[in-house]
Amino acid sequence: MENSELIPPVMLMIYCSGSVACRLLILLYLSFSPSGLSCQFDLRKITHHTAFMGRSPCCEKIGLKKGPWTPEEDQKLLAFIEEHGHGSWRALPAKAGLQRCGKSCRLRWTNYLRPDIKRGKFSLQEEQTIIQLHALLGNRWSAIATHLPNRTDNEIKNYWNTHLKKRLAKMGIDPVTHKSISGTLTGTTNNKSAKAVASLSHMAQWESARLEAEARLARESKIRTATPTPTALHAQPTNVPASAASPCLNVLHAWQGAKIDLESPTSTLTFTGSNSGMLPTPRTNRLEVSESNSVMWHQRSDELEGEENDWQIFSKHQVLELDSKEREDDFIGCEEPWFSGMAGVGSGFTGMLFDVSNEHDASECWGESNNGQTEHSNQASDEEDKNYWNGVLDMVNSELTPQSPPLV
DNA sequence: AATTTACCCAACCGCAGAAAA
DNA sequence: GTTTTCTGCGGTTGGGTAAAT
Repeated sequence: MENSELIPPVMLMIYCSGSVACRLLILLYLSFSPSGLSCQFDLRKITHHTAFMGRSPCCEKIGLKKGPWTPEEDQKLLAFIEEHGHGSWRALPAKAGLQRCGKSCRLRWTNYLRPDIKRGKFSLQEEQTIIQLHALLGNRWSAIATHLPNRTDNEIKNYWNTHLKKRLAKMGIDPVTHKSISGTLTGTTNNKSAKAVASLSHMAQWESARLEAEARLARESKIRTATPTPTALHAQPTNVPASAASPCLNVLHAWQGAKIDLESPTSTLTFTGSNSGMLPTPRTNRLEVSESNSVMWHQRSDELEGEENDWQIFSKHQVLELDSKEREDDFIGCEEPWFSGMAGVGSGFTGMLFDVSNEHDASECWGESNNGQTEHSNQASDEEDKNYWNGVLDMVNSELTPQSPPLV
């Protein structure tokens, strides 16, 4: 039964849009009215769990249309936004003459009508990026979308759920952990892999933080930007984050064998090496991977004075040398919540970073201090890691279109 | 040709966090 | 400081369509 059939429309309107005091008065009135009980029940349905706190669901307002958009509605929305900008989504439907809730309008615009949206088949590059980013970030579709210019998070999410996830599963790879379902990768995860996973987890965290900061900056930038003119709307889409211009995630450059320098509003990650350039000392926290394969966490300490003391190495010059068991334990035992969460990042990425791209063995990269037997199993594991990613890439390549030649 | 099944994707739902009142 | 509103995000649904029987 519709709410409007039980509750006087005026009262319903006041209830839906009114303050807490109004709602209390109305409920008080209803408690003494003949049909008070059923009315109260329906009002509870309207306001659901947010009866006296938070907002009421916008789409449950009476008379608003739901479901697929018609071309006429699209045209109205498009025309209005092109002329005025979207402004307040809540107020937009009335101004644009649409019988929709603001939320529905926003979704239609961001996922479909926006002029900068790229539609159609995903390229190989895009597929690879999605897989890699998903291993790093999980189901954070908006963060992933940040690095796939002109693709919406909804589209990426759909593509993952309907294509990529199934393909990985078919290959025997858990699409959640990006590890082999049979456990071969997991089961043979050796120290090196664990260490590398740990460092990559750290990288992921910084990248994640950077993405969030970028998204925040983009939002702030949008807010500062004046309502777009019709021409400006197309020239500079309002919903494209600043980072969307970057063609590839920085951490992916690492996987692709490049020297990287992740600059983050909150942190930086620097790979030092013979080819690395001299960079100004960052004023924020940073992670450094040195030529000796040590990972060092430099934490900004405001208590310290002077340029030379600007950095406090984590835990009193604690160097997280990855071939040291104790250091590894310190690293793995990191209490930061994100760390345990990211522990599922597959060791396959180690192969991506150190085997596949750099074309040399992980043991060479991380140093080797184990006995021969362990080394043998480590090599076998490394080989599996390599096979994993080769498999992923082969899989993707096997579905290539003529327009998109394989990258590997 | 008709029916069933599987798949795809646009749209909705509910929650969380930030901002505003 | 509290309440309310707005926006963004991720999970889920259901209608349309293609493929299989």
